[in-house]
Amino acid sequence: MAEIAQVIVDVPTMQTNRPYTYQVPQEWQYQIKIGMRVVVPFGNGTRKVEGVVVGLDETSTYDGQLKKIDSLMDLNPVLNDELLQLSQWMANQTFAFQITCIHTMLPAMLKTKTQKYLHLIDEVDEETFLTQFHGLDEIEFNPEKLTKPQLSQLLKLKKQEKVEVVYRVRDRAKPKTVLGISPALTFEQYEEQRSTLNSQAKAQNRLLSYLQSIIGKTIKLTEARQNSDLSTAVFNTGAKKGWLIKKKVEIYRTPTALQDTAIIESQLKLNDEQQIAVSAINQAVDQHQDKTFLLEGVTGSGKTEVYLQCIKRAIDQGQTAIMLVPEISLTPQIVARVKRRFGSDVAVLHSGLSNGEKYDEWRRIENQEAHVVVGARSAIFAPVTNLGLIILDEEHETSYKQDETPRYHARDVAKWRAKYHHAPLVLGSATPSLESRARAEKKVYHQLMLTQRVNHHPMPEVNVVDMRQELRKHAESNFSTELLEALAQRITRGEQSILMLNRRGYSSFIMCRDCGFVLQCPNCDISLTLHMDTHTMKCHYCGHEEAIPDICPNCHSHQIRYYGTGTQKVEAELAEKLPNARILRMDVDTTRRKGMHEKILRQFGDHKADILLGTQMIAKGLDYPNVTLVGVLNADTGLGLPDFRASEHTFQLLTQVSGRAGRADKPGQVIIQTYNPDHYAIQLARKHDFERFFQVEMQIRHRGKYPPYFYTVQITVSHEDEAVAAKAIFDLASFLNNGLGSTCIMLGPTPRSIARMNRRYYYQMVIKYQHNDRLHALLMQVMQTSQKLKQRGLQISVDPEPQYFI
DNA sequence: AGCACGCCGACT
DNA sequence: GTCGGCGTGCTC
Repeated sequence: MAEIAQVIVDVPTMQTNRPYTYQVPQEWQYQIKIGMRVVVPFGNGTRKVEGVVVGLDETSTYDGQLKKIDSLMDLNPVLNDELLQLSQWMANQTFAFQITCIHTMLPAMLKTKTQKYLHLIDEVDEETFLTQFHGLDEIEFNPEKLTKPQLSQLLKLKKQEKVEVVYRVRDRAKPKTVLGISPALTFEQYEEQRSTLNSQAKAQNRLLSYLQSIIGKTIKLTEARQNSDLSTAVFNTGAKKGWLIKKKVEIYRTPTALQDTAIIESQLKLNDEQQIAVSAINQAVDQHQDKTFLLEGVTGSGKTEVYLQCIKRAIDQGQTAIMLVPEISLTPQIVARVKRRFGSDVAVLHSGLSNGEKYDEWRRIENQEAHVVVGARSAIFAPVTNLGLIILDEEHETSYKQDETPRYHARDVAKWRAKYHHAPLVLGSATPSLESRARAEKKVYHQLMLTQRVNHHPMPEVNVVDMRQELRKHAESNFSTELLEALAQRITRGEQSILMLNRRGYSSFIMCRDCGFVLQCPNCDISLTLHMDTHTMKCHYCGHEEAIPDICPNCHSHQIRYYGTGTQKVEAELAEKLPNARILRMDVDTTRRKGMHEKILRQFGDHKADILLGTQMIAKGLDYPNVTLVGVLNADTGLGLPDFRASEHTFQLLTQVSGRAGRADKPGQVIIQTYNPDHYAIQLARKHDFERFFQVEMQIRHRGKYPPYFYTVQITVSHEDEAVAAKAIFDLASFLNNGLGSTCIMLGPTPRSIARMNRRYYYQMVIKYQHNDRLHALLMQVMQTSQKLKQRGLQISVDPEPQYFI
């Protein structure tokens, strides 16, 4: 029995980021459990908010009048003890509110909406009743939507106590139901009914037999119709006669594409290196060790098979496993492969699912109907119990870090959960992050190497083309002679090619060739991007849209043109240079619609096109045996960025895209076009030499005092008034400087490279440190004080280990 | 966040 | 005088 509950309320502020004590009403004292959502009154008025129970007691230490919990929202807890502890750790780690962390851990469907209503409790004049209340005694109360006079009139009524404000916390989590039937009589009663039947009523007779066979069960109507071969009409008659009861049956919204679960594929044979890896991981699974493995394997070395066999080991021992995959490579191929291995024991969580489908997959995990979870970043919060293994594929991917609050890194959460469950964690990649690779060097992680490609195919030959030379040879073009010839050759041979353009959109910006004017966003300090599909100029940051100018707004010249290259422009040039090539284009524009991504890939897989042209999204996880050529049109984009990870990202991208060539019995070729042919990231990617790249890059990081030698934290401040933002960040810098002493290195403060966004000015600073016991507390203090400043329109955010520094 | 309280300008 | 503007502070 629990009379007192500790509740974290859904009010995301620093001051309310702690449990509040509530009295549990008599009727709930036995039902209430830690981890349930509740509705509680909060504040002076009659306001009601959602809360999560984080503790239960018999007595309270709070000396004040306790309020009562309004109602319970769940029959069973939505968070177990582990996940509650995790939310607390995460809040502390990422400088976020615990309630925000809790909400990111739960499916969106469990996020409630509070709605205010105005309820009439006294007579009002006829006109108000009709115009404001539309003749009803209750209306939704949304002050935003009302005009000033309307609002003041309603507030006046409230003061006169003629209306009251009612709060409703609405839960959207509704399991989907279908119609089901359930027998209403006993076996003997059905026999009795049978005797009253006309001998002509064959269908009804069969219905009686069928009902007798399912006594005590509830069957979905669709299923019952199939099993009995009777029509809905017959069941309706049965219902009328009182033979059966119609009921709602809860079902899961299983995405249709994933329903094929029939074939269970057997395990593949492992080579020696794979065997060593599997044995090492399995041993840790068997012994419940929270070891972290770094599985470093070149593309095509069979990492996935290692994952699957280790997952099987955990499952066979009655445990569960989570496998994280970057969203972009969560392709139907990967999902199908896991499904073929584990059948319906797999739950898949990815962004393609609707909220309802995600909620249902989540419930299948919660109900322990699925023991293997495959998904993108947030799948790390899957409510599995008895976790035996966590896999993080492509562990270097930046998408594992959430770029909004809570700014957690799935890798860190995985480590936490692995430790909690005494389960091993496997980080897999062909090009590990320097952080992880350095830890393997220091024996913090266990390094496992896969150097052989499964089918002994050689790594593709990589040619680097110097575009500066090309530019001198012929007119400006996106294609070098070498690449064009190679493409033409594949077409005659009936082979396929992949072309990657390292950027998005049609072309980056519009510029006047006479005066140099560049069309910019009125809200942000950024040039507008030309979108040929909508024939507009768009801002990629705030979404601002305007018409394409045909005369320069500055000098009225007609020489205003687009600059730069986009996939559409490349596609046009390619069509001109290789008129008989069939080209498929894949970028944000062609894949915006749901399912288009898969459709394009399927078309390419069916050899409906010779060339797949796309942006970064084609670099990952695609595996087509007929692709023998991969071209990178512009390898440099990104190298020039003022970000210490620029080389790392370029190396990773080039390695990854190279891996797409020549996986089958045909040797592959890669052509990289660049203006920086001698850059070490490009040269070492050409040689497939990650280890050397690691050594070189580590020296640079050491010299520059960057991760993994130093930890980093970024602090960003923004305000509508540039001077206010600037003053705030300099105040902050001196505050931190005083508190930290000389063990930290401070970069900045500086304006952010896109200094203005959505009419706000941004300033940032980065702190680099190795050990500092005061920094965390100081930053917490910053978050506390930022609360007050927030009311003056100032926003402060703290981002531990930021992924991008620009 | 959202609500109440509280202290200043411009209206019935 | 009062209504209503928004700055400040608190929520078990």
